[in-house]
Amino acid sequence: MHIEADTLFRMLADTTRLRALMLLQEKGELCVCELTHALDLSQPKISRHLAQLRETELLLTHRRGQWMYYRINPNLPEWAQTILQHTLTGNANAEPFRSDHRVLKDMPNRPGAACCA
Amino acid sequence: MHIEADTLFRMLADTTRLRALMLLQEKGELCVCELTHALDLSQPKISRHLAQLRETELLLTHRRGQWMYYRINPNLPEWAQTILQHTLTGNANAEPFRSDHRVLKDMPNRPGAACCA
DNA sequence: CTTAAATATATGGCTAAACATATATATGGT
DNA sequence: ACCATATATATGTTTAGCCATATATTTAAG
Repeated sequence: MHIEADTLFRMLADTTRLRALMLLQEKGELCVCELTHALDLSQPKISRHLAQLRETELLLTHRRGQWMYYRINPNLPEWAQTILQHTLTGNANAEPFRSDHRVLKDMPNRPGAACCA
Repeated sequence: MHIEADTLFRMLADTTRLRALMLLQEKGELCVCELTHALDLSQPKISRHLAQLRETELLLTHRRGQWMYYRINPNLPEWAQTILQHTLTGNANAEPFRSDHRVLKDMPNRPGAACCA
């Protein structure tokens, strides 16, 4: 798989997309409602940014029941994966990433793991 | 020194700035006329982008004679330096970075090392 | 030594394009 | 019918780009 450096950085340059990517880098896979809750933003706003990340192939999706799950494309070139990982480790304790993580953890009625054993 | 992840990626998201940064990451230090030549873009365009990189503290400058030299700020946080280095190694052989490097190498009347022993 | 021309770089003002956001609405699964 | 998600349209803001011009340094001439 291939991605232009420009494209990657353009996607990372928006706060909303970056916050979503950092959560996904940490958690592996999340549905739209989890991201909407964690980032505390409107659903259309989240959905629109996720669409961009999907169109540029940074994210892959699959449906599970009524929920649409997003995850980071595991076929990104190695340098791109490295960048995502270093961005996370270098900023996980800074705002807003730190609180995003906490808010997600405390989300009530979380689909998936939360309900069924 | 501190830089927001957003800010770093916003600076990297423009082709002109990214090309300039990749040359600087490789060469250490370049003056405006070298960058203008290597990227084959108008001088005001280069100068404007360099100003942004200077204002966000990604680049430092100093004057040597009539030339203004730019270099990557060595006090960037480690994760940011890592990102620059991996972006370079992951893309140095891709266009336009490859030709930028060649065009710079073949620049005639290059200031600095070129003339005086 | 002063003035003038040349080179290097920066910036102000403007226009056009790109981008993010909000509201409203559509689609698709249960 | 209800919930989760996606998209269309309209709008406001940001940003890049161009041209002309301003500043700074060096070189050359008188």
